[in-house]
Amino acid sequence: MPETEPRKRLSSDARQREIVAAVVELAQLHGPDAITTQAIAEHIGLTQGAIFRHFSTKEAIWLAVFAWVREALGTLLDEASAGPATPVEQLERIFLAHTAFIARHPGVPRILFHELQTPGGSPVRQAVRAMVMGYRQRVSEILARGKADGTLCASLDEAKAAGLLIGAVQGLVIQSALREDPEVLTRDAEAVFAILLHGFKGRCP
Amino acid sequence: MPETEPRKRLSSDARQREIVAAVVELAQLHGPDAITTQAIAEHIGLTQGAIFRHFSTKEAIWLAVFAWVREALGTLLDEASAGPATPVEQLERIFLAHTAFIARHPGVPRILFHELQTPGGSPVRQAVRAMVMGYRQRVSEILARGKADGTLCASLDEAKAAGLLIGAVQGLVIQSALREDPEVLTRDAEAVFAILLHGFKGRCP
DNA sequence: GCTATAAGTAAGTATTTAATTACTTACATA
DNA sequence: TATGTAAGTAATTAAATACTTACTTATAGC
Repeated sequence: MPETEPRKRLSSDARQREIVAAVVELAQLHGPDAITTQAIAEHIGLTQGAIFRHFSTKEAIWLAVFAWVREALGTLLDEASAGPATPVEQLERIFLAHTAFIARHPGVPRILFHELQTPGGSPVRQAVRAMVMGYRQRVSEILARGKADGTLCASLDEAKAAGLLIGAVQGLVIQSALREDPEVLTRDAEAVFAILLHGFKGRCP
Repeated sequence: MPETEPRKRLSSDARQREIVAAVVELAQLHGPDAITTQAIAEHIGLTQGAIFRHFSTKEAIWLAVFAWVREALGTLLDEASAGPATPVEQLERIFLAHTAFIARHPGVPRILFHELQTPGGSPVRQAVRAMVMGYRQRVSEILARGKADGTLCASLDEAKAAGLLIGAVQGLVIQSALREDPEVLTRDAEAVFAILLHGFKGRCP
């Protein structure tokens, strides 16, 4: 039994990261509402009460989880839009990096969307809202640069196109959920982006 | 107080429909996990125990809800694909009808996606899975007819394109959730479809 | 090595949830 | 008009949940 190992004590900082990671991992096997403090504790081999040594409330856990997602998506966007690449190249790299990230963490879109569904102004929802809107904004700006340099259609509505790109990711998420196969995301991402990109380029006067 | 009205007795059949409608209505104000039997009962003016006169279990309620959604989406597809319309016209009508339906029932994609997230083979999940896959299949067939008559690109992958179309709807759902405005769906649907359609047509040899 | 701090435990609490129970009563129909 | 069926009620139950508390003890810093 590997459970006989004496529980190691970690600093609260390290434990917090472990808890966040546990939530992300649990989210890919069980739905978000099944992520109880009890389940988290079991997953990392602690008692349920220990969780509250590191987060004063469960809402604080969710906030930490979404802060982690925000940071991960942020660096993802930074890396993809770095260097002397054309807007279209940047878009493709963002799309592929985004889908690859989700393929590695299938629980992320679940908890994200789950929180986005709940109406009202809870702090958690505000955080998710800000994150998604920030993402869309950055994609919009790249699209605008693509319009400026003539690669993309001048009459393209950046906001709607950015929303469509996010929707395309969600479409892949749905497909991979239907087939219970996370690899769908990485396998189909390129082809889907090609269809999408052609739509962005088209219908110029 | 309108609550003084003496509770009318309804046939179990009528009550079941009322319960399903209550769930759909509740889903657009509160998240799916807030739809308790207590909340349902309060919404239609019954006691909580009365719910179980008409559904033996809560899972049975969800199954009935998704049966209702499946039927609604089915007739929607039937109407949109009826008559002597071209495949592209059918696609547009389906897309617009689908988004209009969601704008009228904003809770539907929430509970749908919510259930799709939960892995495992629960009967509810099976039902949702079958519904979405059936929808995608029908869209795929229309896309295939569009390829056959030369309107759409011959090298278009129907399955991926159908998934992208579903994703486009989800993109609009996300946008409307972000702005807390169901009208986004009907307002932006046409423009988004135009971008999408051009992507379907493009890149022919 | 000693000790104070804080990580971890075990056993609680209050609340919420789906489901059940014993009882009541509206209503169709024979 | 009498009666059986089934819709509805009010109270209750068992399980689960987030959170608390009194305690134990590992461990970092002196």
